[in-house]
Amino acid sequence: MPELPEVETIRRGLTSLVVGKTVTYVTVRLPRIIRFPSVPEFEERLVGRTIHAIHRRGKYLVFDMEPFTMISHLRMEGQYRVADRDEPLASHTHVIFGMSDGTELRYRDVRQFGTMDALADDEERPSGLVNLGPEPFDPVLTPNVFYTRLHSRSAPIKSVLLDQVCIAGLGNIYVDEALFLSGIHPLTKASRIGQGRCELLLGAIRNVLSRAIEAGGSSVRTYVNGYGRHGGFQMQLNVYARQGQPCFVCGQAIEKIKLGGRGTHFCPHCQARGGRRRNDN
DNA sequence: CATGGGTCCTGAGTGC
DNA sequence: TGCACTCAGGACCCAT
Repeated sequence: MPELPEVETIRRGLTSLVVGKTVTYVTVRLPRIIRFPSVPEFEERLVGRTIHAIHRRGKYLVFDMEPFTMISHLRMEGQYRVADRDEPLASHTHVIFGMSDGTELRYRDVRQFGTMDALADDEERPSGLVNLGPEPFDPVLTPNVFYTRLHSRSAPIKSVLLDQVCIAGLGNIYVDEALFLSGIHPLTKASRIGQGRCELLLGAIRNVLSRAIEAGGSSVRTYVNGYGRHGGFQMQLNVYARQGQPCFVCGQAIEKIKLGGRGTHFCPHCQARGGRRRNDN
């Protein structure tokens, strides 16, 4: 489940691996991956283009292939790998970009949830990208701005943080981790969180994301970066997938509940409902 | 408009 | 051993 740290790690790897290379052919083996335009037009638009840069916005990879932009979302299990043309295809390889140097950029996605769009400058971005909230590290996202964004929402804080319109890039793992670090129960209504705790929460989000990027992301299920390597941050997770195991801070068993259809992990002591701080005893 | 539930998909895991 | 079933979840769609 690539979230911001995983997508950023992939972006950095792919930047070294394919920026400056020119696409000589595109093969789409699973049409459903391509959202816009049609598959033939997608292929036609990108052949002959050079990958000038790869950016990230939220969990989207944005390939600058002037005069087109290729926008790729990995969803649950999308992976990019660079391989020599004559290497056998891994299973579930759905899109192949042939490169001028004899290599291929290959997109693999067991769950088939990922999407790609090839857009001209004047074409509308996918709605998910247009409506994306601020980047977690953007300086315009001050504690006060963050507080205002949360204060208008009555849903549980976990659901609001997963909403990419509120803040971009967070997924199930890092939301649970950030809420643990800030001592907030995931069911707490977003509007009930005061300014001080919002500032704490924003700090926790930035802290966990930056440490995860430094560790190359978390490999909880199937995530690998552009070099096929696993991340290391799963070793530092405090609550995610640790249900039944003792909290590293207080020793109580981590609980798992279902919230909005998502597995939600928290420490019932450090994240007590009603806002007790994690260091209170 | 905000919210919550269903949907897509396949492989791993579980229980009988 | 085999089979049916459940689970994993990001973004989108839709009903309320």
